[in-house]
Amino acid sequence: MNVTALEEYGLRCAVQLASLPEGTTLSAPEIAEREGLSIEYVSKFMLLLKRAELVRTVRGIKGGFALSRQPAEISLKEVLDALNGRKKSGSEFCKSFTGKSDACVRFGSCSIRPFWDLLSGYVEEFTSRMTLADLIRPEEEIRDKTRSIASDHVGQMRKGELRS
Amino acid sequence: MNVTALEEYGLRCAVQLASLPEGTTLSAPEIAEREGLSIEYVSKFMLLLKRAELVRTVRGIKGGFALSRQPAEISLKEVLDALNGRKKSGSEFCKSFTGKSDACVRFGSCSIRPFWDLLSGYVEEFTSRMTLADLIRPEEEIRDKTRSIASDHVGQMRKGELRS
DNA sequence: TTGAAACAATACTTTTTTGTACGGATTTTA
DNA sequence: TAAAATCCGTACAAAAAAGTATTGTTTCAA
Repeated sequence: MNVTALEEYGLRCAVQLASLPEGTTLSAPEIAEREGLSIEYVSKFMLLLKRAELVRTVRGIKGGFALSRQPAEISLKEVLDALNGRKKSGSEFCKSFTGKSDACVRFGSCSIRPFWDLLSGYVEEFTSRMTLADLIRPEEEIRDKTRSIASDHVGQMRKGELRS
Repeated sequence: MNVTALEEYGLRCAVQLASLPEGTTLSAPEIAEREGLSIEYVSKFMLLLKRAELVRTVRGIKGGFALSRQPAEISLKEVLDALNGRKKSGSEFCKSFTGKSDACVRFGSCSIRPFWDLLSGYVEEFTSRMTLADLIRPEEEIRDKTRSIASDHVGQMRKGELRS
């Protein structure tokens, strides 16, 4: 379970836009400069974000990019989904097989799928509730939040729901 | 954030071994048959699991594979780590950059890293507590468990730790 | 002892992901 | 109107992941 390059870099670019003053735009060269990426690569991300209608563009000289909505109204899930094209989540794992079989061998009785389902379900839930606005606060602030959430959750698990 | 093919298929093969009667082994051709994978591909996974000492092997005719410990003593994290070689977790994201810069541009003040840290931290926590024994129960049973864990966690998030 | 069936290991091919290059379209400004 | 700076889009190259092929070693059993 890895974070893809598109997710990582694309999210960074989106966060750059989130910290932008209202009404202003940021050009691809500027974003590239700030993030230490090539202009062409940044353009690729921004095109994806634009097609998902998360970003609006201004063409021509003095043009650039801006978020099409308020940072607090854009969830990280929306951003990540836009960058990933279409990630296979939930029960789409069942379509993964190789030549020999026509369908997943485990059809009917599968304990692995619910496991992946929970994990990806959690990721979706979490990224749905986090917004770009959350990512432009100072590091310590967000770190405290995430830490407390994590410990709460671990506490729930320790209560014995899992191992039993 | 995607599940890799190695994780998916390798875990399936490990589960096949987990449901094996004590003292018996399962050969690569047999595993391949049961999972609908090629023998060569299965061999690749098993080699990784063997090198991580999660699996013991018997060579020669009538040989095969078996778990080197009890299913309940092998966490899914161990299995997934063995299959992934070395996945970049936690703050290793900071080492991801391209040509222009020598280090992550965001060094010192980064709100994205804590976000990824929490997410991957959760995944690690969860996969550490799940074992192969959990994956050989009937589907409904594990589904109920995972569902309740997830709802507990969402409840915690709803309490307002995240959005503030 | 010899052949068959299995693991062991590495090399190879194919596919996907990652990242770059380049030509065209749009808008501002001089 | 023309040049400059920008977005737009696709095509291309490089790297990594996925999956296959092959050769060698071990063990059992006839």
